[in-house]
Amino acid sequence: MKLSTKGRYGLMAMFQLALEFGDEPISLKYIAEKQGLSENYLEQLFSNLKRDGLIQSVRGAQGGYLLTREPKDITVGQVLRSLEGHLAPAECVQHDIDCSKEDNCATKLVLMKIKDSIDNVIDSITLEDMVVETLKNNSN
Amino acid sequence: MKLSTKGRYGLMAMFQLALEFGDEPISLKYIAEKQGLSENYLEQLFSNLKRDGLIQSVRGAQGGYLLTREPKDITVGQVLRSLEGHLAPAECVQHDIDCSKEDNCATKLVLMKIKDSIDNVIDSITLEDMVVETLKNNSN
DNA sequence: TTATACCCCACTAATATTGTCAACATTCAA
DNA sequence: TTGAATGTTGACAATATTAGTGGGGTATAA
Ligand code: FES
Ligand code: FES
Repeated sequence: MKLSTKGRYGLMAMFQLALEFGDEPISLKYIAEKQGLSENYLEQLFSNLKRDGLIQSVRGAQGGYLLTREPKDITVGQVLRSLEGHLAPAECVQHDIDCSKEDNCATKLVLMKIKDSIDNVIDSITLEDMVVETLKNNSN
Repeated sequence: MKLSTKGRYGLMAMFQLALEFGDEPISLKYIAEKQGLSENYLEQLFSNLKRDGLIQSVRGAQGGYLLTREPKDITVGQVLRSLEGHLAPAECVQHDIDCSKEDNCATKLVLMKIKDSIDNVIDSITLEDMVVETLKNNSN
């Protein structure tokens, strides 16, 4: 029941983009150093995020990545789903597969409640929320 | 972000024990057939559940397993934690490790909210709830 | 005494995770 | 114009985890 590094690293990187949100593209190298992550690995994650329209890229020297919209308009859920796929605790919840032989699986009902609860949390937090809360904590 | 088969199968098996809760021990073989699971695999899961005092065993012929208390006094959370360990989306949330170099990791705040939300759901559902809900659905 | 169960441990095949690496395309700035 | 900086893509590999299988025990009811 762990979130993989894809989700965690990707979210950390997106947080950095939100923190320095503006007109200047930010290079992968900078983000990787700032957050202590592998640049090559982040590349893969950013390709997903770009495919899903959360970031845009600027090629060439002084290039880098930018959020496609304001941090307040990007949710943690959008980021995590782009990186991890749907955040369901089992296949049967995500699609409509039956993983058990049971016609009416009791476990599935529980899993669906877990999924709903996770969705509810991640869809209600935006990148801006993360930035605000972090700045608040750091100023203490 | 998937629950492993340990958690799913184990919960299905515990549900079966709850469904047939009484004085008679229920054999692994019966549960395995009923739910379409591997008997040998279930053995491993049951050893965890027993270690954590959720079930007791009766050896010998006509033996099997029994819940140690009523279904209403066993939560899904207790079952899943026995099988999967703590249900945290990352190490740093479970213990007090820092997985990032950041002093004040923004992602960690999000992960903690996810964990709290999951805990909240699984600790509020008992095996009895699962039984009641399933019987209700099946009677339709 | 024998069939039926739980008990325990070792082992493995398949899959997913977590990256690394190399070759290439595009753009900016000197 | 040229080279350095940067994104793009796809292949590859080490490691860890998952999802079991199998076998040799022990206890007990019939
Ligand atoms: S149908 Fe997926 S756990 Fe039951
Ligand atoms: S400290 Fe664990 S994700 Fe940041």
